[in-house]
Amino acid sequence: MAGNTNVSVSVIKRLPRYYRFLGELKKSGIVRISSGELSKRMGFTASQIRQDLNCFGGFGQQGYGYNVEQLYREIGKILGVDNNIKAILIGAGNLGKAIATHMSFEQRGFNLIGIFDKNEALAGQLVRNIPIRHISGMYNFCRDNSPVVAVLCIPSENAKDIIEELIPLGIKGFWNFSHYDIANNYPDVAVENVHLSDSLMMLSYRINNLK
Amino acid sequence: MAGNTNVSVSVIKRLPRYYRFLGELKKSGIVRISSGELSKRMGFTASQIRQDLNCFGGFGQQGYGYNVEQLYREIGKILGVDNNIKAILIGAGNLGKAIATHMSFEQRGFNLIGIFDKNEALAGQLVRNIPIRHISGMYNFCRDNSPVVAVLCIPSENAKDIIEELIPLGIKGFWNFSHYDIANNYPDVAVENVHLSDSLMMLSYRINNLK
DNA sequence: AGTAGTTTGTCAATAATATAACAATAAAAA
DNA sequence: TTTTTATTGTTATATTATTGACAAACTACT
Repeated sequence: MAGNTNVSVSVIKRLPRYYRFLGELKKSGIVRISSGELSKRMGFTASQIRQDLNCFGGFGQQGYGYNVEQLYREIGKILGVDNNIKAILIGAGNLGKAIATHMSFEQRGFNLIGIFDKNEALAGQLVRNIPIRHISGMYNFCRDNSPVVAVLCIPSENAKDIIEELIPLGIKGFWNFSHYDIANNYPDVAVENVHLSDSLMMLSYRINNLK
Repeated sequence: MAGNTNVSVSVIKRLPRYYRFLGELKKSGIVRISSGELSKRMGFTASQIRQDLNCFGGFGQQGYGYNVEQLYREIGKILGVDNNIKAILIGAGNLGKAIATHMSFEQRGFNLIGIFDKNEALAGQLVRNIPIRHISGMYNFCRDNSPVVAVLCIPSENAKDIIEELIPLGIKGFWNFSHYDIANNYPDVAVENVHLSDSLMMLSYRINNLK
């Protein structure tokens, strides 16, 4: 049964992983795959895989399994990898520059069109062929170019103000690397908090608690 | 009731967030806090907060609440922020360098002692005052310095080999930024996969599905 | 000291998520 | 063509996580 309403967060979190594995299968020339075989390779149960995929449509066929190419395309469509969402990045420090350079924005449905920093000294410097602009030009830039997503690589002190400046300018999504927790009480705004420090602390916890 | 056995992953994931909020409360001079007040600030239910904290010990007091300073210290201890776990970083590209420079390893219980890359041209370059070494020196370096954690900022193609070289050298934890999924079938090894691309794709999904 | 008001720790109830089971159906083999 | 085998979609069950409820216990006030 198709229809992507009310899909739980747990399912959505697994989608990129399916996409990644299917991409690899495709690359290695595998044409069809069963939920059982996928289960072995990915470490999810076959039951879960079938149930996950069925949230979006009956992509498989009894007695055959799933067509790798088709399933890859379908999940890509669900994840919107063919979109071309305009994005800006705020904060061109070490992390900001690395994210700008390192991420394959285009392959994930995004188009990075502007980079901003409060440090005037950085202005004009090119990152991924995009000039860093002083933050004071952000307002006009957004008005003129209508980006939809902002990548935040800024100190947490500045986060709240930047967010509340950007939302009225039409930003609908934040990819947040700052330590600030973006409350999800802004209507119609999507947020992905990355919180690298949290991840590092969890690793610390796990190492301390190895059997 | 104390004892940190069988604490669920869901709880552990929230610990760094508690730690972060308590740090802010401490900074702003707040001495005590109730689960109800924390609930309002963090967006978890008071019941969940009390239950989470009780996995590790009865840190609160009826009629009073929790002492901010004490709770901060306790959670820090649980997360091991006062440890000094020796870590190496493999892959000094954009992302690797940024992670090395940007992260407060010491504040999270780690001590970054070595950086490696397969690119000979980078050898000798200083990042955070640590010289980049050629990957060929990794074996001896590990034997001599016994790092416990490896931060992987390498392409997925190289991941499996590096991991299987490092485990016999005594690496007990991986902070993995590569696209490779580290299977958790290595006994006594802790893994934190970051998967930035997955996070970006989830943002894409969410933007496409805003009401 | 006694009492009223808080707030925890914990148990019970509910909700969410994952797994197992299986009939329906298609592919492959006989 | 018929039978066997494979594998899905889907319902039922089990497990895990979250929320609600409340007695016990402490604080703070009178």
